[in-house]
Amino acid sequence: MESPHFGDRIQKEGDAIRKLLTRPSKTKINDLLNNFSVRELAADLQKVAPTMWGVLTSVSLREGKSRRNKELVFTAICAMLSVVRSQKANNFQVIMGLFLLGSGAAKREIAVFAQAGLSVNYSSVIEHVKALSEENLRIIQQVVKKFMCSVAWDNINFAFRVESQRLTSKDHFDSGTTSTLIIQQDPETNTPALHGTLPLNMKPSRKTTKQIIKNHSSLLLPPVEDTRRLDECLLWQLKQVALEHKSELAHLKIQFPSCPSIEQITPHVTQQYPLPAMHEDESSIDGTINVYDTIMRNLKLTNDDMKKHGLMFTDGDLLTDSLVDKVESARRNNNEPIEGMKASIRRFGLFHCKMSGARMVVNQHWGKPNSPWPGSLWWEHTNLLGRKPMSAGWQSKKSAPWKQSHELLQMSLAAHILDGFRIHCGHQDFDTWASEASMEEFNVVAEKVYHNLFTSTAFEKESEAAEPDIVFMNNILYNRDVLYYWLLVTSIKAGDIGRVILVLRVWMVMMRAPKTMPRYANAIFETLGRLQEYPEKLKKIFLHNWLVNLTGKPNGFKEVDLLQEHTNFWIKVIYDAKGVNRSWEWLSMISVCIYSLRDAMRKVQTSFDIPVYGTRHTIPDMSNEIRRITMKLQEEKIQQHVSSRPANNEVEPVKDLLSEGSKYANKRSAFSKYQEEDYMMVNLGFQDESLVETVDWDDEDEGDEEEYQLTPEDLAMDEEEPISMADELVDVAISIMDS
DNA sequence: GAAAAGCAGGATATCAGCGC
DNA sequence: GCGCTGATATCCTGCTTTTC
Repeated sequence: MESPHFGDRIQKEGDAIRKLLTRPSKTKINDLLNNFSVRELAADLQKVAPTMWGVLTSVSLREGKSRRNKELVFTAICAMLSVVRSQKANNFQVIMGLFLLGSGAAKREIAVFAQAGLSVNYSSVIEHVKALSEENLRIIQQVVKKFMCSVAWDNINFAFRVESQRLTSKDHFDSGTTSTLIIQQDPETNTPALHGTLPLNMKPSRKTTKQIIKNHSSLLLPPVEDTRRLDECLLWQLKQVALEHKSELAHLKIQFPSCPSIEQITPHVTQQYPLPAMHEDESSIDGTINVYDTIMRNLKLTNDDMKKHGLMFTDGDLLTDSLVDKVESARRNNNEPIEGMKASIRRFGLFHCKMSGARMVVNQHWGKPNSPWPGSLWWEHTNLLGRKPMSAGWQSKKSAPWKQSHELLQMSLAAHILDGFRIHCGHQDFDTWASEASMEEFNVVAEKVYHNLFTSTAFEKESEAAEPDIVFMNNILYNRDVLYYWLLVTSIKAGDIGRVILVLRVWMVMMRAPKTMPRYANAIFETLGRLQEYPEKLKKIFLHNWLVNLTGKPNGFKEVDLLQEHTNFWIKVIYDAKGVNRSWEWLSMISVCIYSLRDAMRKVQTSFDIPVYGTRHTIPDMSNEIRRITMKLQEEKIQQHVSSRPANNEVEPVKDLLSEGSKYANKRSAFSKYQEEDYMMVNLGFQDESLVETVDWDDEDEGDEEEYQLTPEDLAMDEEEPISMADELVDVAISIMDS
């Protein structure tokens, strides 16, 4: 150790460390972020500075084992030393600075870390973020010049909470819009679609205010083939749930085939780029026009560029969709691709649609709260499971929360299916049967369960019985409806857009039942109607990009609007932390970087062995809940015909959404919004009043006008997003604002 | 020796809290 | 309702350090 060359050697090593942590001038922040790895850095440091490392090891040596990961500390020490030697040898500190900013650290915290040598100075962090923002914007502008993209946008609200209200300072909302650019995949080649894939003339021109949908009957009457395939999928879904939740059937799992595929999206990693947020409220026609213009400006797209690019999908929730429709309608005589919206193809978000579907099922089958009689979702939710009260039912003013609804449906469906198997397995002891059943036996029983408990036919059969059992009938309807929902959920995850469409076709009718959700019914109808008009190629790309997949894994598909909601969530985390001085300029700068910042945060956290996913998103075991429901179902004989059941005098029969909805669909005026108006042409004299259709299917203005506000809980249902971490960040952000 | 990167400190803005 | 204070943040400027 005490050799005369020691000082020399250690100085050389110091220089080597400096080189290791220095980057060439004008290095892209993105590259720096992507190439950063503490593990690699530790290995490199040991290689170039063995003496230094040896010193550190000796200094910290003690008897017994330390729990601390020494490598991490040594790496940090070396990085701190290097920045003392040369302030530009700060690769490590820059990453840490971005991490701190992304975590919502205040200026003074960053300043402390900067002085300690763990981070760069606050002003440098800001400069780097700005550089990053510009880099990302450049990238986006290049991407949109080459690939065929879609834009998604959604409203974002910031609540400004004022602690002491004054005339000039009250709680208020600031509405803005965030948007994302998404590269579209060409299903033919399974590569990103290039410019000109869908020329502008593929979009049928619009000549009237209303979006005209031709051939209503083919939409409303699904082909027999489709009905048969939907049946197959539903039956598969029923079997799958049974296998998943009955451990005695586990031996059959290996032989169990995957769901019949209707139209599968080939797994691929979807590239997405957040665009600058804008202080522009989309929720008016003017607002939507401004939003669209701003997006185009940010993308630096001109009309000529758009002609080269071809058609561009616009994704968003129902509100966005209907607003874009109105703009399209108003500007139908303008032939420019951008101003006349000639390039945009609307696509409504399936996530919001899925949530509505869950709400529809829960509301319809919620039953009468506080009713002593068994056999409703309220009974299962509140009475059996003692879950936190939630408001549901069509009468309820508040929308049922999606996460809770979804969970309830999941548990309840499993219980109903298992109880069905118990009834129809033809064996005294269900467990024994299950552990011995062969695949053939399982299939036979599954068919019985399906046909006796899960179909409209079963419902009709019971209703025609001499003495119909209302509780049983309600139960069959519920079973049928919840199975549709669950099939949609699994199909979205699996990325089989064909199956999604099959369910949507059913929902389109169901959501048309009086007092439900006509707007979604209209949206589905209109979208499917447009789809059947589109050229084959456009239709295919439309469908195959309706879902995105961030990981490229087979079961990793999700809805585009969910993506946008996640972006909004992250923007809020990072933005809220900035406290009083937040501005929309700042926000539009930071919003382009949010995924870069998030990646930096993940990287730093994983590097330092801090689990990113918090309590690793495991779905808590629900078998106890399922067991409790099955027991009660069995006890109360809910899923069997019971003649003169006492409850039947009290329980209201649930309306059949499907047949109620069909009544509407069978009307001549069905979806008249999308029919050509031919009745104003000739006056054939006065119509006999009795012939005039009297039922007023009051369209737009009823139903759920107010939009359901997503909660962090809803977003946390997504397994890929470490929202639990974000939750902590929000807390930090709030504490900063409060302090 | 020029250009780039880093940093400190002043200028400026915003807002809550407080007293009048 | 106004003006002051204190706290916090960003922006701007000019200086220093570093690198090629």
